[in-house]
Parts: sequence; structure tokens; C-alpha cells
Amino acid sequence: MRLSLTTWNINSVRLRIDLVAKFLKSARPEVLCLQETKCIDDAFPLKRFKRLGYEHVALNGQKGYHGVAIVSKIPFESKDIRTFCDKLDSRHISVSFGEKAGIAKPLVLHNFYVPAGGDIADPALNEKFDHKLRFLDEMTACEPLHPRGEDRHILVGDLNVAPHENDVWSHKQLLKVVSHTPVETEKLKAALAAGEWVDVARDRIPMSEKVYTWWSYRSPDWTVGDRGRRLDHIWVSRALKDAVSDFKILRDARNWERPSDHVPVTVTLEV
DNA sequence: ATGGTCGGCAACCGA
Repeated sequence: MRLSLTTWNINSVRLRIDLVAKFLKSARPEVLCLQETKCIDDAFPLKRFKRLGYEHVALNGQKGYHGVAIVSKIPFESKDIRTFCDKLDSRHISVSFGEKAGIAKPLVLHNFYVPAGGDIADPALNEKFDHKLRFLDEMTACEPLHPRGEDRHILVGDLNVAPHENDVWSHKQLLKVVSHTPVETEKLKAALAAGEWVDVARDRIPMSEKVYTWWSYRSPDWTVGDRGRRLDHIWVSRALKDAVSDFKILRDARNWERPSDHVPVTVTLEV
């Protein structure tokens, strides 16, 4: 069975539901993972997703901030929500797929929204940066995020870190900018290395090539200088590495009307 | 080197 799965920081699912519909109608992934939905579960536009054919929904929303969701054409076996740093922030949700979806060997999917970390890259001066670093440490320490051997796990989301030199438009100029500081990039790499994970983008695209999924709103023209960063990630466990048949970053979505500052990132697997 | 723009929600906070 072919499973196509998209991650997208939507920056308010209610405001951009028409863009989500446009995307789903053309790309038709089986599963869509959203971050920054910015609404409580009761306000999530469920009916719209159901009409689009996405009948299975797992929500972890909160009022005004953060919020993650998984919407799917195929049914889940189970859902789970984890908290990090002893905060009630809605930054994680996971589901599993199995027999109900016609998938013989179980598949676990985690959807994350890692704290952005504020503006000052010093945990002593900036509590938000401290929170981000502790969040990454907890991901690394989290046993369920350590796939081994035959485990079929997928981890996606807005991880708010651009780990490699060519994940940003200027490595030199961003070394002290939150999202690309060495302390963050090392912690993200440690989280990846804590399990048998494969970073799909960098498995498929040479390290020498620039890859971005986010372009700031704070520029009158996002295309000038192409000042992007790769903040949105898809990891698959080693057992799924050879199942990956396609990987796409829909850069064009940054040009849509009233866009999110992030674009959809999609992986296709033969499961 | 600095400031720039969004969204939620009703003054700023978070990104």
C-alpha cells in the first residue's frame, strides 16, 4: 500500500482552511500533520476535513497558541499525547496505523511542534530558549522516540531547528540566530541519533544543496535572496528507509494568497 | 547592523 504523508505548519487552521482544502484536493495525501492550529479542539474545522474525505482526526489543540493535529483518510489504531518540560503546551500528538487501515506491520507516527525559542540565543537571558533546549533534551531522552531494528516509526513536524549548513541561506550569518545556533543543531542531531532515524530530506538531497521549508514574514518579498530555512522535518526509522518512494517540498505554497510562512513537506512510502 | 510581519484576540505575546 502506498502511504503519502504531509507535514505543514499552518499558522492558524481556521484562517487558512481554504488553503488546506486547496492543498488536499491537489496532493491528496493519506495523512496530513498540522502544527500551530491555534484553536481548541471544539473550534477545529472538523466538518470541512470530513467533506474532503479526511474522516479520521486526532487533535491536541489549545486556545490561541501552538496546537497539533493529524487528519487522515485511513483509520488509526490508537492515539497518544505526550507533554514535555512539565508544560501543558499542545506540542505533540501521535497515532498508529495497522490492520484497520490495511497495514500489516504497525506504523507509528509522531507529530511535533518544537518551541521556537524566542529571539535571544542565551538560555540564561531568555526563558523561551531555555525551554526549547530542554524540550530537545527530553525528545532525546524519550524512549518511545527511539526506533530500533524492525520498528516502523515516522516523526514529522516543525522542529524549529535548521541543523545543517545548507539548511539556511547563510550559515555564517545565522550562527547566532535562534534556529541555527550550534547548541540547538547539536541537540537536534542528538535526538535524531538517539533512535535509528533517517532524516528523509538529507537522505535524498545532497548536503551541498540548499533546502528550505520556511521563509520569514518579515520581508516584503520572500523570494528576494531566497532567505529560507529548513525547519520542517520528516524522519523515518531505518526499517522504512527503503520504503520511501518520493519526497517533496511544495515551495509554491509560499506564493499562495495569505500564506503560512511554512510550506507543506510530503513523503510517500510503500508500506 | 537593524528592523522588518504575521495571527490571536482585543493589549501585547509568541513566532
